[in-house]
Amino acid sequence: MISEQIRVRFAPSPTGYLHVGGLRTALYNYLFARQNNGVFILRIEDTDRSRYVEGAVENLIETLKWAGLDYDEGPGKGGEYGPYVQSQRLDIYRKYAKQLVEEKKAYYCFCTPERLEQMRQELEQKGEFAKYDRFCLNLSSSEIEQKLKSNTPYVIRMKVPDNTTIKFYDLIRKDVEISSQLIDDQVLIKSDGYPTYHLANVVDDHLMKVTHVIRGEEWLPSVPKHILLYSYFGWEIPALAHLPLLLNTDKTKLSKRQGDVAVEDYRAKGYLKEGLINFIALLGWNPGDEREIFTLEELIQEFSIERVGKSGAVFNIDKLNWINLQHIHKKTEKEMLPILKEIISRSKYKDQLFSDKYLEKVIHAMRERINYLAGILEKSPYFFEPPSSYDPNYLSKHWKSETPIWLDKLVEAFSKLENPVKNDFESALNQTAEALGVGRGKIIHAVRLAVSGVGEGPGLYDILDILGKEEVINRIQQAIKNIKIQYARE
RNA sequence: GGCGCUAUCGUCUAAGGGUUAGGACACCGCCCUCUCAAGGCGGUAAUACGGGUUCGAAUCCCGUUAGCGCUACCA
Repeated sequence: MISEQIRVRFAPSPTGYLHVGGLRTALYNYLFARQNNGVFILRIEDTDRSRYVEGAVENLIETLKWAGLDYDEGPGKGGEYGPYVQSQRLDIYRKYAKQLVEEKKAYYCFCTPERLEQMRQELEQKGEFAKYDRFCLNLSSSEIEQKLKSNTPYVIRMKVPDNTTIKFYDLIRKDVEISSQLIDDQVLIKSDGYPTYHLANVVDDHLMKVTHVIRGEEWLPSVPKHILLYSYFGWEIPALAHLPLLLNTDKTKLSKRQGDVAVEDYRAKGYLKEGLINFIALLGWNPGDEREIFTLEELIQEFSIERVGKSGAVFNIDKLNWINLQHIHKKTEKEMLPILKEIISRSKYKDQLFSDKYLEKVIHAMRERINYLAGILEKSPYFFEPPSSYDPNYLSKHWKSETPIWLDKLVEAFSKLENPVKNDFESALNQTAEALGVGRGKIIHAVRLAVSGVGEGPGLYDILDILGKEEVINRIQQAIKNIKIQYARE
């Protein structure tokens, strides 16, 4: 016997950008599919028209593509079980809802939102669970027909049995049981004709032959509704796995306000997809040994649902930074060049021209000093424009009254160099220091300040080599002038 | 409020009856060094609380507490 092919899906709703929590859900689904030679489906759950955001689907697909999580079936890709956008499947949901109504497993409800609101308030005041009171459960068929004919707005609700306990097994949480007493007669079809998540999800998972439902923990409490639906339809229930939540530093559910949650924001900062994926994979899963750095391929090999944890994980940016650096270590300058160029094209330096060779040298000099590519612009703007100010602390420590005299000598020495490279700058500086009878360290710090304006960064000779003779001399002369002015003001 | 899920260093986690409770990030110190990083070495730091079961509990059971999730014609 050949066992059934594994099919999983990532089913986001297009409400804007892809959330990092969503990326993790997508990743785990992807890993599970790939390691089992299964199928990874992308399904768009756009059944809430009020929350629909223009362009969100394209954005979602683009971001998934960037992350390297390519899907086998879905919008723009096709597949046997499409369409993969729920708003294009309305007839299907209506058909199944009708079927349930005919079998008395669901019923029309004509209650107005106002009545429901009032009912809830009353129940809440009495301290009772605010559950639909089944006002419309026993309407006569003639009543129903009449209301339907007069176009009274309606929803279709599923009928939930009164007193059963629903037990199910979750791959991550093991045995869970919930009493049906607490389950409301869930709306399946809304008055606008669109299905709710619960109906659409169950119908689609069945029709698309999904074998494993891997999704966020926030869905755990509604599993009984889904199980009821599966049994009403007489369908097999897929395996379930509810992933722990991603949290803010203060342990609340990960949200905007407390930092970036959109995958595209990390991308824009120049985090490597390898770094983000690696970090996110480790939020709730570990290989069982002490390895931490993984490529996507390695994750496919190593991942297992059994090793996914149960408790929420804080999204810790420090760890992301470290993991991303580990992946920067593995990249060549050439590989990172397009990312840097992209960042520059969105920066204030976008109109300046920098050669690929120049930028590769900058990456080489900065790669150990950053955690993401945009860090190059943040930490070493001096590779893109002359310093506009000089760090006061560094200045007071390393800029003495004799400094301008030494630097004049140095400029003189540098001027004589022809097409100097790193070593030429170094020996010229050494010779000048010796001739002056000054420790070379003193000159080095002053030059660093003059050319970069700050007291940190790559080795000085690397900076000089990148900037080139003309620029170096200009900046030193500029600094002598500017810093004199600064002194004069004080 | 009700229901559910969860609980090991600050954070991510390992250990699933017997370990000095391990690793990683962060933090601190030292080395390296023209600065800042990177790298190397070392250090501080945890089983939420209370009861059981057991020769022995982070681990099994019960309770408490806390956090989070759900309780919509949102997903």
